Amino acid sequence: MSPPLQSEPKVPDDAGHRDGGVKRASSKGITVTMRDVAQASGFSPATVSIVLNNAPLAQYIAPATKKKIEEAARKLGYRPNAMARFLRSKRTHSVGVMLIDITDPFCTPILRGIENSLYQASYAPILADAHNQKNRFERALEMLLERHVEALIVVANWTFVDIHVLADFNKRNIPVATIGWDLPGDTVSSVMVDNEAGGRLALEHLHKLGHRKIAFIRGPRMLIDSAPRWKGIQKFASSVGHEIDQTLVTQLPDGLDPSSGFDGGFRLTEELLQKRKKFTALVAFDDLTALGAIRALTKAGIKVPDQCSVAGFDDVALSAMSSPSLTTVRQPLETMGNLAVNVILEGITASQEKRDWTISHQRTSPELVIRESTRAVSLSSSDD
Amino acid sequence: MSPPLQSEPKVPDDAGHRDGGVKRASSKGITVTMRDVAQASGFSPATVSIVLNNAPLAQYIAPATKKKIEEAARKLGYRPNAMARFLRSKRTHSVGVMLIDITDPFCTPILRGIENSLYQASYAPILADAHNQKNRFERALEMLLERHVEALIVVANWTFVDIHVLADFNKRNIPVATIGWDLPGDTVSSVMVDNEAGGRLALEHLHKLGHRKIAFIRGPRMLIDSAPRWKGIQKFASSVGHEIDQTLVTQLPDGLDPSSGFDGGFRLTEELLQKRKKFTALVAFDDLTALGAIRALTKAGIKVPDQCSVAGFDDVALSAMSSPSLTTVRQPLETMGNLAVNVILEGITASQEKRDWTISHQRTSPELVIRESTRAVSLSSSDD
DNA sequence: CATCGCGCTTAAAACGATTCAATAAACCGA
DNA sequence: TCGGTTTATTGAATCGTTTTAAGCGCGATG
Repeated sequence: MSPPLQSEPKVPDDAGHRDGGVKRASSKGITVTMRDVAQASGFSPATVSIVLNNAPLAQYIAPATKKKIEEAARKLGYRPNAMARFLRSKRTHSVGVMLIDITDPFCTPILRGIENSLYQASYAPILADAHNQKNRFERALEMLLERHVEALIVVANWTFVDIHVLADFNKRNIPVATIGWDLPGDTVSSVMVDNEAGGRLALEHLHKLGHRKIAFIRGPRMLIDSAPRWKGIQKFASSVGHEIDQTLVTQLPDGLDPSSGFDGGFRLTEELLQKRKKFTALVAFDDLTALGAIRALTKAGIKVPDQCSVAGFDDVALSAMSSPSLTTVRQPLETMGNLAVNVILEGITASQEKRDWTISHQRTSPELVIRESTRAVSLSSSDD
Repeated sequence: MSPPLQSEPKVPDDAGHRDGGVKRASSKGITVTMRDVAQASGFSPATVSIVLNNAPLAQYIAPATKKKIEEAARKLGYRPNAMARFLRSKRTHSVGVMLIDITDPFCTPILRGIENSLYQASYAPILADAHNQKNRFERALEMLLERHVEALIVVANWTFVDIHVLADFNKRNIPVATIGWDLPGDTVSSVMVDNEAGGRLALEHLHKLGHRKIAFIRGPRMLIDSAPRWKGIQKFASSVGHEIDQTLVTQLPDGLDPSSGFDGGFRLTEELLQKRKKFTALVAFDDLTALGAIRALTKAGIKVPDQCSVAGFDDVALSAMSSPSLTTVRQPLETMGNLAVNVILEGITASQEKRDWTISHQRTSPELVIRESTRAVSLSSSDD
């Protein structure tokens, strides 16, 4: 069984091909397989595989052979079939990226960071969006398992999520990293900002500006970020002897919608104003909350920052573009995406070499970004 | 006894097992193959395949058999290996989603729409971000081809992109749809908003509010949206006898960065103000441009909307949250994502049945969203 | 002279599914 | 009893790779 030469693989590279509005497979010969390359170059598929992958055995292959094979591959426009390759080698070179809610502006920079790092490492991201729903989360996980992703990254910013379901991944020895979320116990790796330091930065900034009557909108109870941010605030307050006025402290309700922070910020601020509370500055849980607060203040005729300073947290894209632009505590979101990829990449190679890998908990440093929404306390209302 | 994701047959969940920071494959027997199911149920792999896929032949399979096989599959926690399946059936059930620049807030809702529709149809999105760079665009396309995506969606909002490289997809009979971009000639399907109608809506709104001295910031020349929006504006103007003051018309420079609209809007507005131009309203090319303009106006002490109304285009997420919130022409972005998926899905089934498929050009209707940044012209400055 | 090593290449067995042609059993009318 | 359907199941080929162990020709070694 050795036909002289393949009959099909003539790909006519004439470009002057006009198809007005309809497409049609030009033929089946369009798929160039490794065998074609083998035949064209006069070597066996095995050799072709070894050369093209630069496998260990390639060191024994004669340079002339390599050249011929590479040439043939190029000429035929050979493109390896990822599925076939994966089937044999068990390596899909893809990573599941699960977003709890893609709608959150928080996600976008993270996603870019993830995509970028994965791209550098020649991994492809398979995207899934849980829409904040547990069943979608689980079904998507299922899908990712079927596709044999080599790792999983969960961007779990604003969420509940019973990450118990991640157990299956551990069981299958698939590295998992979460961003913006953490689990008690060393079950999965995580990347988060140092929320406590962030909380501290926010209050420190306002305190330095001379603000003493400061209102707070704390994050929802179920959010993991809420507590440490508040803790950072409290610690700083007591360190400088600042007494937090509890009547100026409010808290966002638990809500699934990421943009609920905006509404919450708006409503809580309105309530404070209605109660005739006096404050010269407000620390919001995150940027959207801050924007909501600003909206309420503006609506009440209070100018930001002239009469009241507002600080946010996160530094999402809109913060720089709102008027006034928002002073905020920046999370290095894109970097966090990169970090998560590093973590799972390390996990993948470890798992490849049948080593154990360590669960790591990265904490990135927040950074104060001073913009227009805060300024030194005005004389008229500085002290009571 | 029915955990969310069916658990392993007999992994003892001994709780006394503390893995302080390390994971380990519990064994190799973890992969349940179809043969395992066959063996467990007492039938052949062929039958198992037929039953589990509900293939045509399944109509001949005895109900009892089906039940046994399904039971066995469930009990073993069988999960089909997507790669193996794809290798044989030639169907990857994945779609390439190429973003020219994920950073653009324009992308997010589209992405959600795409993901959602794909999810419904049991397709997985493989994500790629071109970072506005041609070489990345091409390399990513290459990657998608290797992975044998069944279709491609390109979200090409703010871009140049020589979509010539899409030719390979056509050659391989892979349906392609673009969102926010269109190519001359019927080479690829596209989904876009009706920009002309949108332009009309914007001006009509301001005109109705009594504005007559209106400034315009047109979109960059190379952007496909720019011309039709402007055309819509012009058409409406002439239809009501409104004379556009050319000295109030500016244009954004060609820039790659999606957020360059903000800077551009800011700068151009500042220039207008420096030239002491009088206008009571401003129509910006898009929302970011509008926010930039508002920033400039605010900085110059001009209140929006009291002294100057501003209208945007797109209705990206921040528009509702800025202060003042932005009156804008809404693009149904999420819907556009859905539409694109419909288009390529139709293409896929056609290609499956070896039929030709038609290249379609969907045009969605824009919608005026009236918020706080526009209001009736004030008496003081209505007429010159 | 047999044996070995060396340098280069390949045959053939996986990988885990799908699919088609083939078979076996059961039923049915003549 | 026999051919002919219909029902129910399966053997074996196949998809396009990777990988392991082996093959081959040949000069060197013992």
